[in-house]
Amino acid sequence: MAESAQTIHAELIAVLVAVTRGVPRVLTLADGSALPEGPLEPTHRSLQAGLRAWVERQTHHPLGYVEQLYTFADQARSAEARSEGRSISISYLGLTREAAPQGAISWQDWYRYFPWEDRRSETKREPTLLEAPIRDGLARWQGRDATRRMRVANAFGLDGVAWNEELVLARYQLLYEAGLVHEAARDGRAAHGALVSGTPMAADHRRILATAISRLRAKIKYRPVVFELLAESFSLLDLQRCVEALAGQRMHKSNFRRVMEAQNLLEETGKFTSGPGRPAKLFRFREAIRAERDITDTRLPMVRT
Amino acid sequence: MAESAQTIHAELIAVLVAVTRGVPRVLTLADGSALPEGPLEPTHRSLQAGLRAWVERQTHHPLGYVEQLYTFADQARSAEARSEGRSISISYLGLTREAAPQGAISWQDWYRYFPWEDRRSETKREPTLLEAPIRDGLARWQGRDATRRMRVANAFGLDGVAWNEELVLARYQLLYEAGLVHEAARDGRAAHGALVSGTPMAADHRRILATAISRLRAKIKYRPVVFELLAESFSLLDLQRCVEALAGQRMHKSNFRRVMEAQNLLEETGKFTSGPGRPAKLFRFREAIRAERDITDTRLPMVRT
DNA sequence: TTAATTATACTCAAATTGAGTATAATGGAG
DNA sequence: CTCCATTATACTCAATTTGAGTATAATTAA
Repeated sequence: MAESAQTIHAELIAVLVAVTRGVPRVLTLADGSALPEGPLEPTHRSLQAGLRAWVERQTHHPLGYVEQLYTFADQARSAEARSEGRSISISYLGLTREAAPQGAISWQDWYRYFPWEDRRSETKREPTLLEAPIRDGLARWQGRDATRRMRVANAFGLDGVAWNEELVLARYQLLYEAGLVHEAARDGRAAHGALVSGTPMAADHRRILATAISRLRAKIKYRPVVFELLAESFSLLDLQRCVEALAGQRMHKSNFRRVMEAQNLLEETGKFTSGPGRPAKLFRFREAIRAERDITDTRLPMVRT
Repeated sequence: MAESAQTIHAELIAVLVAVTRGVPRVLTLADGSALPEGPLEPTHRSLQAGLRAWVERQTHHPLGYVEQLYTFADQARSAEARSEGRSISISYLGLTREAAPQGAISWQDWYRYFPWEDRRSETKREPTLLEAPIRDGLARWQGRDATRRMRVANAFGLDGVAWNEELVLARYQLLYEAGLVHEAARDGRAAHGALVSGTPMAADHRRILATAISRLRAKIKYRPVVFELLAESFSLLDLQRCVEALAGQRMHKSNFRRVMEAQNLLEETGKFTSGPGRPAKLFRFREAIRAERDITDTRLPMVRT
């Protein structure tokens, strides 16, 4: 590569996730239309440190788990970027607990942006149906193209393929390519039908959010990170509801329990819940697990429908 | 985040991998002591496009699969960076086939940098032993610290924990923290014993390589990316050897075969190998799989020892 | 022709997974 | 106080997947 100096502007962009009463939420600006972002400051020792400091200043809440998502640098990303030189955006996923939002910041149900990703209401006799704009729009877009047909079938679980909850980004990407989401129309793509439901976001923020959800859905299956989203002590059902909220799928209760017990991640607090029904044991995550969270494996049993 | 303009320099850094005759290789500069890197040029439309163009110009070989690894921006990353403003490095993993290197470029066996990661010679009666500097150095470093002991046991498969081939980065990181690799000494860390064997690299290149290996070892289990490393047609044993080279572990032959056949990723070419022993059927990856490579799942059976 | 070598086809037991039933312990309605 | 709705927890069982190994087939080289 030839040597070439150029001014580059670097931004951090954060997807902060919390789960409150069964709803997975994401921190947003401007009435839910954008993710929080800001320039990388010279005082920051590292990217991660910069993000942590900034988030904690904004939300007054500690940031548990942080993971880098993706770095974007497309030249056409925004008009200003083009005129004043390249801009690099480094996106992060952060897990936290919901705190009272300040100013223009608000927590939004992430399924507001991806209604088709929430399949928790599915039952055996009533399999989830994709809404008409998705079905028809994709059908029109794929036409007789074998590769497109296969991409659609795999991403959306059609033609005998099972639904894979991790393919959030692949699904959004397809809807974008088919011109079925608002952002595609905004970016001047030909539409193949009516727009699907789901709130759009500024720039490529909805794509970044899709990336974050994909990553998190994959992560919870093999790394114990959920506890960053839960209270200090919780029942097994609390834990299951939290995982289901993230995965967008219901799980089999006794099997979930069996797996969690086999993994030895939890310890009993000795206390119990109260409320309707038999009281449930309260658990906490073992201290060693918190320290070891990058190494230990976790698994989750899904329900196959 | 407060507004603050500053000059930032962005670099791309590539981990290019090929597998030749059972040896996983990585493209290096300067006699194997550094990974190829170069500044991001203004002409590049996107990061990925920039990397592709640059690599193909250097190696005269098409770059099959490309995946972003990680973006680093630690201020202390190098002395020049500190003096002339912040530098951001965006690292990539690329899969290709080995071509004749030009100039200062050379292909190196990646186990040269991580000898402890190659366990292919292990047999049931002769489990792999960690070399003395690793065992003793880590033992000295962990002392009686419970968290350290657990990290070591999990990462290196001690105390009844199984070896997990994906933890390449965690292992390198531990050796670095314990002051047992050359880079740690260079960065002024206290040593806890003799240095372990394995060639050091410039700056944090060995860490980046460890990240790449971790990612690739995880990836081959659920995404059909290996074919980017293989010739157009290959026998099942070729495929198995390639996967084993990456994973650093031997696999069970008939089970490997069973899994590969069940996944329907391959199709017979109708041709056969010649050479010693019974001729093997030659396969190729199904065309649809190449198109679908980001979506379909793959699984691999390992040998448990 | 035989031995060495590699491929391929089966078999079998152990472990894991998906799904469901039975029983226990609460609070609230009557 | 009793019954019922509700939730927790403990088991059971079959299907599938996985780990490991054996038997047989088709080559080349000696």
